[in-house]
Amino acid sequence: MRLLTVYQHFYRAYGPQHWWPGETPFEIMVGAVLTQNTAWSNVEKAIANLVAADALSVSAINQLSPSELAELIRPAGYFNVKAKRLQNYCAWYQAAGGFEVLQHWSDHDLRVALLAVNGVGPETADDIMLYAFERPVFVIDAYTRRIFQRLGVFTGGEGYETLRSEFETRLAREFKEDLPARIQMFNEYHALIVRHAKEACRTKPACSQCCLRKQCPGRVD
DNA sequence: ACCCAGGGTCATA
DNA sequence: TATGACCATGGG
Repeated sequence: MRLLTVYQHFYRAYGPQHWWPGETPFEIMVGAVLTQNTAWSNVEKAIANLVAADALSVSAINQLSPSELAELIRPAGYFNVKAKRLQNYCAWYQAAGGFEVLQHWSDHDLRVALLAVNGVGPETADDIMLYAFERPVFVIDAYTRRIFQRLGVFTGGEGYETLRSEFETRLAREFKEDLPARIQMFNEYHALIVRHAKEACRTKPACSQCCLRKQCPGRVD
């Protein structure tokens, strides 16, 4: 099955998702950390708190005490852990020279550096790569595994890097447009997977035929 | 009351 | 390499 076919079904069913719901690259980075294993609605509250406290900046996050920052991001859950992770990230980000410098790094070097930050794992790193730095990286999440396992494309036992490599390689081959268009497609595809999962694949694991049933919006024939 | 959400780290075997 | 414990809020 062509991976691009699934994308086309989702796009026709749901339309553009306009991700990432953040105004600036830095806000996207903060959101990527805060949304770890957390509903986005809770992340929105935490970001609103940061904005209200005039603390949605690298310098503010670095200067707040861990407990002060934790209190602001409390609605996002895991607030002590995430306060530390945000400060780890911002310390690295500032030391590296911020967006102006990092935007010139190679895809590989940037990804390796992101993964070296304590608190930034593969999915968070790839959210930042794709949505903040607009690099051609395909984000793998639990929804992606579930949906494509149900479709019989993958077994579910593949590692993160294996899946990412498969999506990137196969989509680059199936999609005939240029790199900027492919990046935009990766952007939309991941957002559509999340949309589809929340909308149509909520019953689990009973929905073993999800995306194959007629009533599924992301049905693939 | 229970389940899970746009994960990651660390200790242990 | 591969599990398991742990982190914690808020909505269904």
